Amino acid sequence: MKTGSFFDEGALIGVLTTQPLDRLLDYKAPEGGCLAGAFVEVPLGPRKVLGVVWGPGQGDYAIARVRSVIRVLDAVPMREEMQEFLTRAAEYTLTPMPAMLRLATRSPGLGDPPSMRRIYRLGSGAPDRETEARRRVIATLSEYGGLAFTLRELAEMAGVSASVIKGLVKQGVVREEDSPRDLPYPRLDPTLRGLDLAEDQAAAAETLRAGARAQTYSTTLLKGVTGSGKTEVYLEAVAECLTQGRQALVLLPEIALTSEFLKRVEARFGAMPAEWHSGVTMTERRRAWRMVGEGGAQLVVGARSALFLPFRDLGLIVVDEEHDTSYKQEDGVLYSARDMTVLRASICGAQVVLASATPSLESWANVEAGKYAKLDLTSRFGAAELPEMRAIDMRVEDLPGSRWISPTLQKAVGQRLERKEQSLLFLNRRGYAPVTICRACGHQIGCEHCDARMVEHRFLKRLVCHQCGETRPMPDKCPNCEAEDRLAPVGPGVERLSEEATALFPDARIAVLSSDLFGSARAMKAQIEAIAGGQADIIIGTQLVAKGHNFPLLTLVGVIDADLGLQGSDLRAAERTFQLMRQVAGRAGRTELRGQALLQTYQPEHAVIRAILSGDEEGFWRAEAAERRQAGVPPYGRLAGIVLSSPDVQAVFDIGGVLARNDAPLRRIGAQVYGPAPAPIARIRGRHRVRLLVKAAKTAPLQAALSQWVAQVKLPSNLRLSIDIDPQSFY
DNA sequence: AGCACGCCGACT
DNA sequence: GTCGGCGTGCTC
Repeated sequence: MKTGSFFDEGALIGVLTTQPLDRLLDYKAPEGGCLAGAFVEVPLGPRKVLGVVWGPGQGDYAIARVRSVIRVLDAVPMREEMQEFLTRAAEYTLTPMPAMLRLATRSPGLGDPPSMRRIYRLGSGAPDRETEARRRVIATLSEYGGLAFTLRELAEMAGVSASVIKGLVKQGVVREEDSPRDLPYPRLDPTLRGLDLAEDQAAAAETLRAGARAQTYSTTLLKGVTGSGKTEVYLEAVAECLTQGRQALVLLPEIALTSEFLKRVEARFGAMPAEWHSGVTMTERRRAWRMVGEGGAQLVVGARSALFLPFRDLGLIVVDEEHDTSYKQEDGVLYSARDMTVLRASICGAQVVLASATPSLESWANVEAGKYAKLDLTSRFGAAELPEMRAIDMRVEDLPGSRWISPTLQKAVGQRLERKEQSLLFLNRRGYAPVTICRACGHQIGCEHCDARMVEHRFLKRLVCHQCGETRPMPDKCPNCEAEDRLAPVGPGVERLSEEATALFPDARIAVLSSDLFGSARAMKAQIEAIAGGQADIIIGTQLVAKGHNFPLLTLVGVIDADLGLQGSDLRAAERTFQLMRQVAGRAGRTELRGQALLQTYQPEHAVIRAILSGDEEGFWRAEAAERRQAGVPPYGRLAGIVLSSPDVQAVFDIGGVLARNDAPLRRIGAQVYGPAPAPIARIRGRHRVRLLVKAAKTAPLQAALSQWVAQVKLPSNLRLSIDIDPQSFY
């Protein structure tokens, strides 16, 4: 492996810091010199900041004013390929380099000296006086052979106080040692036998294994319906990658899915991999970051930010549920983890596996264009079949305005209850009711800081703004006209749906799965496991349930409002609805029990609904692709969203107007600008928001043109401009 | 990002 | 006369 060049003490070096400065700063290499890529602490004004030695200094700063690096941090220097990855990701997403570096240095205690802890093991000799407590300590240590423990662990195991152990240390009977806190992860054994694979699975697995052996970049779309054994197949690619001595990374869209996945890894490889997401403790994150860099972690399972871990030799990246929208980071640095995965892999010569039952149109188009390979898994694992899918035409159902479970759906749920099978009612709306209206004056309760309506959460007895998180107690009179007892909920949320289900099925056990109802990832996991184990008859859930959880007793899925995702100006609305409905429908009947999916809709003739029902996926994708190609939008054209935000309404519209008029840099590349228009949510946290949309041909040098374009205007200090390349949501 | 510098309004 | 508002600029 290529190592960075060395800079002797006093040599001029260029350092990239995590401070938002748009260029490298010159420093002198410290005593003892340093390597290119070294993580360093440098003086900046009165402060000490984190940086990386990026290369030789520029020499454009008065040499007398150049200061010295304070110290080199105890971490493996950043590899050249990571520098290249960050640089190219920054160019693509128009993100300043310091922000990119912050993503790559998200390790607690990065600058700390090697962290040690005291451990205790058996020494030699016998104690001066043999007491019962002392005997237990010695017995415990002997029992575990040469193993060592922390003071706390040992005291607990032997059932004695810490002072007993300290007493034995004084006599040399127990030895006290320092050992590094961050230990390598247990070795994974890729030679253990995996599950038996069906014929098409085995063939797909062998193709992926060959890809891993090649040790070069490639991307494969692994497509298979829910339950077709995608995980088993890509675990074979992981096995081959580990056999080659390289590291692997599996990205999952949802933290709640990791524990189930970890169990499968343990079953396949005999040990647990490293874990990386927001729910992991600081200590464990530090260990993971360091071990990934030192090679003490072979496999990492994590969220999108794991892509910025300092892998030593990354050979495989799996993006599971690649179509999932949570792979697009929507605040701070705006990047698509799926696209950045492909970039990173192409730089370090790694294989990419994009797994999904319902691939994104982007990936589908890349397969068509010959950029990605494609593997199809058709047979369902075990005896299960795809569910029977049917629409419920809500125009002919007899249903009062304040109820959402149609008689047809009610009957189907009733049958499942009799057969002791589970039903899932899917509604992608959190809370009790999305709108609260005053029946006296017509006022709708909105958030004070955002142009969004407050959502009633009856469970919390509060109104919540889903934009900024602001909450307030449920008022008993209208804040506008002061009329009492005239506030009424309008529209359904999962909480309200659960109320209706309770009224219809008083004897059923009903569980609500909504991300806001859990205090922790642990609580959510426990609830999901309880449901999978049969401790609920009716599950009422939001988006959360579409993300790959396995409920073996589930045989009916009722989609309360299949039209929700069809409206709106979002160009991906149809695609999202299609994916979501397929995923939800795929929950039903994953095991021997044949499942049924019922979609409540007011537009049974809609092309998307028909495509879902007919199961004609190819047809849907072709129609959707034709429309996008015609409109020149992704994946056949490129978009960039520009959002201006400021507390000053006038300022955002003024600057937006100036940008729209001075579009010469965009016209030069044949791009068009639309707007400025109020962003779909025109005010968030007291900041007014205006949006411009830029549309360009697929091959146009969009980033360069955008940089020139926005550089024309001088922005007031309280106005923020953010550029979102390939926006997913249009907020 | 911080932090100093500096240029204008209201105060012991 | 000064205390302090936060706009502007600098940090190797």
